[in-house]
Amino acid sequence: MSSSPEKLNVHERVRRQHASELAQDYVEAIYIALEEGRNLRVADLQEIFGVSHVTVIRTLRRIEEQGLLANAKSGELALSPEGRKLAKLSADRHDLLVRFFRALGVSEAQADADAEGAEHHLSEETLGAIRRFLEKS
Amino acid sequence: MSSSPEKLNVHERVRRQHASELAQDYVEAIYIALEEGRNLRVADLQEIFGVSHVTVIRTLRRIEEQGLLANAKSGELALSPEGRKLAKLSADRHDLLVRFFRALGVSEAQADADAEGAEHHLSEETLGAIRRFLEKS
DNA sequence: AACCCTTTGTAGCACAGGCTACATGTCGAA
DNA sequence: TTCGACATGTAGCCTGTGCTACAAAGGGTT
Ligand SMILES: [Mn+2]
Ligand SMILES: [Mn+2]
Ligand SMILES: [Mn+2]
Ligand SMILES: [Mn+2]
Repeated sequence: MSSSPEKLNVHERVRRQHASELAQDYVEAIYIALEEGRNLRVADLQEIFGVSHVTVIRTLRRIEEQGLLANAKSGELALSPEGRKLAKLSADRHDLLVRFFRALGVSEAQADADAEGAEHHLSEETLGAIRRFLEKS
Repeated sequence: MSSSPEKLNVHERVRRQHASELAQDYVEAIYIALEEGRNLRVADLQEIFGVSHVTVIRTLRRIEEQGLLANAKSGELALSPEGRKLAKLSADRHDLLVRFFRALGVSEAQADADAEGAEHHLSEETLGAIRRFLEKS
């Protein structure tokens, strides 16, 4: 029996969500920059995430090992197909949450800040409920 | 000027939330057990969080160093006043989120699971908006 | 008393993700 | 072409949070 995905404890699920969080936020940041025609460097990510450039470099290496980056011209960052897919999903979720909080009356800046953390913790079921709420509101 | 709390970058704020997350979840678990008359042991926390007993012991030591535990009879766990205060706040936030997700049509189990992660990332502004939503719904 | 089982604690390891200090690379101005 | 500034990379440290393997403590049963 049970081809089920291991039936995780609630807290184990949260830990797993945290383990994939940085990768999602990085590819999302890269994706958005590329969409806007900017092509960003280590220094930009350092600014965005508020960490040292060393931390950025090492994190990039990890997500590269996960197959999320494509090798572009030296000094440039590019996403692999999987990276782009993950980035789109992440960006969509982020936007959905911001719109949701805005609809509840939260200010733009705070909606964005809260979405940044919460976006990694919501199930498809809850995201679906949020979409329905936004449609009929 | 500026007695302000440092004006954190969005991602720095998320990192800070994560740093206090375990402590909140632990005191919440202890609090709830004590409320219900059970007094729980290391083995129970091991079960609740899905980690080894070693990890539980070390985490308990850290949150004790943060002044959240009171020393009770050997082998028993008790909360300091600050620990109890934090636990109440955490439990209330958790309940609020569960009720919120339920109101949106999410199942009990999923609402609880999603709340476990998201509860650490919402500002007072957003929590206020959620309370207002629940009142007038 | 001796033994076993459960619980708790210790020793020591791994990895993620922070950091500073220093080294190297690149590139435009002088 | 040399120099200086800024960007990138490396070495090596720390803490939090996970683990396994082993040690000690406590109670029952015989
Ligand atoms: Mn995020
Ligand atoms: Mn989180
Ligand atoms: Mn939680
Ligand atoms: Mn909780």
